[in-house]
Amino acid sequence: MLKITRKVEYALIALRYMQGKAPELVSSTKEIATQYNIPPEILAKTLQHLAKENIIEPINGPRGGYRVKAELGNIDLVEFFERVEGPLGLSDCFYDSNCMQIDYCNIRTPIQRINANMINMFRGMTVQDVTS
Amino acid sequence: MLKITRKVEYALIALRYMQGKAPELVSSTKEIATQYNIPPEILAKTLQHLAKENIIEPINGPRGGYRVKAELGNIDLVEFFERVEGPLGLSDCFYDSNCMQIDYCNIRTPIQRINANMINMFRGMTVQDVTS
DNA sequence: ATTATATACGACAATAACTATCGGATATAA
DNA sequence: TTATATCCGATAGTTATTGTCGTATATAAT
Repeated sequence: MLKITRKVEYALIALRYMQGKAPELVSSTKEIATQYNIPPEILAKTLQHLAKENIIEPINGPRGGYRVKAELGNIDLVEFFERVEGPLGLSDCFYDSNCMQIDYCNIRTPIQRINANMINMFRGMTVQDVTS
Repeated sequence: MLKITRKVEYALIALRYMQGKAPELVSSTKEIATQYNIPPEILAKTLQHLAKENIIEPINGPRGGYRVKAELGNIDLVEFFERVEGPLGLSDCFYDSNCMQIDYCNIRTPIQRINANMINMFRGMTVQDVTS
């Protein structure tokens, strides 16, 4: 439990890799996948997702690839996680309320406190902190 | 991602329920399961696990059940999560190193930083904070 | 223009993690 | 002796995650 997903990991690995190059240079899916032993198709989807989110910029065609587009120091980890994986929460009951326990649940409020602490903690770090 | 498991939720719900009673009174699995709409067999296992961990005390036989045994204010959430669900970490690579990426991974160190922050945050709260 | 190489993207399959169920054993109060 | 409770391993179902496949589109290079 409390794990981040591979998708998020792959996204961070790719971003860090791209940041290690001069800003105008592009990195292709295959290049990154080979370098880090990541299944190319999955990484491809992840990068397409990041592109749709305007975090990286796609360059089509041969010699194409992606470049970092967004200012990574302006994206905190909560925002990043949510843009990559959707809403964040220790428990689903915060954004999806069809839980059998919801009417009786006696820990909803305390869990919310923990959740707030966690969110707070991730708000204190940016993508840049991870990729540099 | 970053979810806690039902087992942890059920454990916390049960502990909070027990703490709502006078300390000498016992609570049975069925009683708690009915109250909170939890599958009895799962809750049973969860409580057996807590008993093995000496967090609650089992009372056998009819009119039996469980009582809180440990001082919940002395158990921080990292310890609790680990005693209920095993080792904690954003990524498995911290305690299980057979990851394809491990030799090339460029985000291991930064993820470790995030992880440390998370652990730190959970160390700052006890089970008591959740169950009272 | 054609070709080779890259991204774009939906549908599907496999795997793993989590959640739940079942069956039968032991303990003990009434 | 009986009823009610914990104990516990084995197994099944479900969901979320992870990975694969096939095809379409864009574009640089020849």
